[in-house]
Amino acid sequence: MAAATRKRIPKARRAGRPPGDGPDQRERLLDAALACYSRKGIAATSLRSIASEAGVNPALVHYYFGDKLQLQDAVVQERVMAAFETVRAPLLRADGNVASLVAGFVSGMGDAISRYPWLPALWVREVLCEGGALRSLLMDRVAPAIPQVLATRFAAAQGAGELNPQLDPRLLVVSLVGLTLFPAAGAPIWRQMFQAEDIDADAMREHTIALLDRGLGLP
Amino acid sequence: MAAATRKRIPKARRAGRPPGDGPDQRERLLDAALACYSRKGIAATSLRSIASEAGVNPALVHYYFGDKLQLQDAVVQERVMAAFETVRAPLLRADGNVASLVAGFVSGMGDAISRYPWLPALWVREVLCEGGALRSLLMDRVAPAIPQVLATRFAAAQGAGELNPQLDPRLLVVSLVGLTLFPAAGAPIWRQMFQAEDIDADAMREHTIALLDRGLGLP
Amino acid sequence: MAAATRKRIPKARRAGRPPGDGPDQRERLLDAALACYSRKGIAATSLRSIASEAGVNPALVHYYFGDKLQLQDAVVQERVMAAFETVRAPLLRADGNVASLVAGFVSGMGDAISRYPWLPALWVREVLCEGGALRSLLMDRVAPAIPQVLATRFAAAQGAGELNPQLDPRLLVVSLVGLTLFPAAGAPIWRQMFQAEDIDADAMREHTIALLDRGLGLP
Amino acid sequence: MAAATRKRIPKARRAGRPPGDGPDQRERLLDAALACYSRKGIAATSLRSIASEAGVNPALVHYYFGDKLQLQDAVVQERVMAAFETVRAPLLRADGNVASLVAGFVSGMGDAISRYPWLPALWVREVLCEGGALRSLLMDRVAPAIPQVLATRFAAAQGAGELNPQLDPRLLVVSLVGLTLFPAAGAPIWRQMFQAEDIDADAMREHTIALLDRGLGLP
DNA sequence: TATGAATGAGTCTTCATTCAT
DNA sequence: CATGAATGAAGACTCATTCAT
Repeated sequence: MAAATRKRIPKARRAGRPPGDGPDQRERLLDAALACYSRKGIAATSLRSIASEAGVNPALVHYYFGDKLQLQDAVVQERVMAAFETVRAPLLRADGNVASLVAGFVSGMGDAISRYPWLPALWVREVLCEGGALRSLLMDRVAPAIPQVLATRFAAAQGAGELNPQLDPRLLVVSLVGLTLFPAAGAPIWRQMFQAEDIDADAMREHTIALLDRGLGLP
Repeated sequence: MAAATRKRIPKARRAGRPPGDGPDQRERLLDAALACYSRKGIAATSLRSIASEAGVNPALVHYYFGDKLQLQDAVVQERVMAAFETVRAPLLRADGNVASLVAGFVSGMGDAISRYPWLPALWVREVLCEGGALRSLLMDRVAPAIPQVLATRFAAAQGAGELNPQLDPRLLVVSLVGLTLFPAAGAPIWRQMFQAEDIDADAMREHTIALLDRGLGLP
Repeated sequence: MAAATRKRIPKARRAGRPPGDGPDQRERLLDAALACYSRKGIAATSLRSIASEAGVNPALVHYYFGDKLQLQDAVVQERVMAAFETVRAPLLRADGNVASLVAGFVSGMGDAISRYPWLPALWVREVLCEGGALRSLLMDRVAPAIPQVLATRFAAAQGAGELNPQLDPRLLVVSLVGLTLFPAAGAPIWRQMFQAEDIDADAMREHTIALLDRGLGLP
Repeated sequence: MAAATRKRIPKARRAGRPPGDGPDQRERLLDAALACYSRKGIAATSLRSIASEAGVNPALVHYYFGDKLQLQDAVVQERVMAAFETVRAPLLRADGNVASLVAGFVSGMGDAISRYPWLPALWVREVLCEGGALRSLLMDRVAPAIPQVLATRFAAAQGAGELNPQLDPRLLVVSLVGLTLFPAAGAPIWRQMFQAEDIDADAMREHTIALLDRGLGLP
């Protein structure tokens, strides 16, 4: 397709970017991959589309990463894991009480989302859903570090009478994710649906904290 | 041309299913499509895989639906819309107070999920996420019927002092979806992660209602 | 495609034509085939397009003719041969002199063309051109009956001093065809090109006769 | 997915032609396309057959041209137009009188035909006949340059008494084409029909000029 | 007599991947 | 360091053909 659409100008370098920028090229490809992944899903993303997103030749993707799967692995190692670290870090600093733990999770997740806008869609599609390409990642490397730690602490707190006894401590972790990552993944659609351009990250966080704090507050 | 010369000897009919079962075949194909859609995402689902899921020849899919997009449309018309109806119906019966509205939504969604197991993953991938194939469906046909109605009622209740004033009535709709559809979409992974085969639909519903009722119940 | 586009209404007969009209159906199919053949060429004509041109089910074509090739043979036998007969008949009635022979050919061809509008395009594409599907027809069954007879008579006339000695009697046959069938095959395009809606069959015949009679008539 | 697991062992490069011969390959493909077009007609020519005519993989055709239609366009731009130029050039050089104009056309067409053997069949099938793929080419780019110019000059000459008054100047253009391109398109068949291997391009030209000069020369 | 269902082969096109330069 | 050339496999879709009814 490349050959057919743009006239082949041999030896002339495509404009816009200096030659020989070595490792930056790699970074650019990883970013392009993430953009495509979160836009269309990993399985539906072709190497061609990543290459054209990055403005390079498809063969270059093989040159740097060797393989579709190896590219995916590199994206995980060099980008996705860092994003999870952003969520995990504040949890380590939080002292034992549930309030600060939850607040740490909610704001840590908010930070991660604003720093890595591709995170919610990628997570929802590729980790949460059956058949997602990154499920094993969650189970092997994230779960022990975040959800299981949280669930354990919630269970302990509940045992100490510090948490609504009708909640399931494990499902509470799920609920927390459903109240943070999930709304972020659908942000554009909510905004459009409710004509709610005024809802920003802060408003979301406050709403979530309020809901967790007192529930609906029904009479 | 070669094919014209040697007379084709048709292969013996595949075992397992009687031929000529007419419209049932169509239904089977719709089901197979839904299974594949929710497993791999619409964009990544090939007609081949749908056909092989249904145990038929790929050409038969064209025979019944003509084309990839028309199959997708048929799935939406004849399957997905019915699922949304299951969620909407109890809302119409709910009287004005917020408690029964929320309870109606939570249990209606629970019913829909147990009746249509493909719903959560499909919704999350194809409606929620950017680039999803069914986004316009939500905006055009579901949003006016469910989320916007809910948001309006929540806002009214809040104005009447019947709802936690720190909540955003629009985000509350999002939160409700995040507390119902989202956990369902990831059910297998939660179960595996927490070794929680004991968590069933009832447990989930009770946990969710408890959280919505009083929040975390922190001291 | 059929199944996908028009809603299948089982057992209900498509409108427009009474059922069970037996042999007429066959005739209609032959006509439809000729229409498609002359419009797109035999090789590029699908049985589907013939069926839809005739307003019937593709399977019916097999029912009547068994096979793509057998349909083609039937078209030749039952339609094309008759058209050639229209050209040949006046030649048999023409007396020996060249003038009446040529006039017989020109007007016989004109009659055939106006009676069988598909003839010129079919002949040009499928007989004249390399790779045409009806070449053997011409060589086996038409050539001995028309062109070779003409060439022989022209040669005799030339020997008797009754024909321009610079002509090649065999090529003269070719020229005659080129001055009759060929213009007819392109009639629509000539008319459009020269804005010449006024050129009808009579005008064509007169022009051709005039050219053959005296040539360009240059000073 | 199966394909992903077993490592592909590339087949040894086909013999007969060195790899990486760049733009020559493109030319070869254009030639192969023309050969198939004139042999089977454009609509009935598959990319497969073009590729195998050129001894390459079908995917390479897409690599160079992107698409069936773009290949066809390239053939027209880079081959067919050049052939028409060969016919047009001598007409521009011809002085005003009809004799030299006609002689220029006849010999220019003869040159074009001998240089581009695919021209007659292609023209007859794809320009002349209804449904031909290149009709618009003739109307838009060739007609104004050749046929309409000729018709205008013939009409002027006829007005000046220099042309047989019984001829139609527009049809005369048609007759000229019918006496040159048309016989060439059927050359193989005439030769076979009349056992006339002795008829070459020169003989054809002389016959045609003689016919145009004096007609049949009947007593 | 006629047709809906079904299928294998083929066509166009895209894709991942390799290789020589 | 980078890319143009090339290819096999697979995807969407069409087609001729068969068969049971």
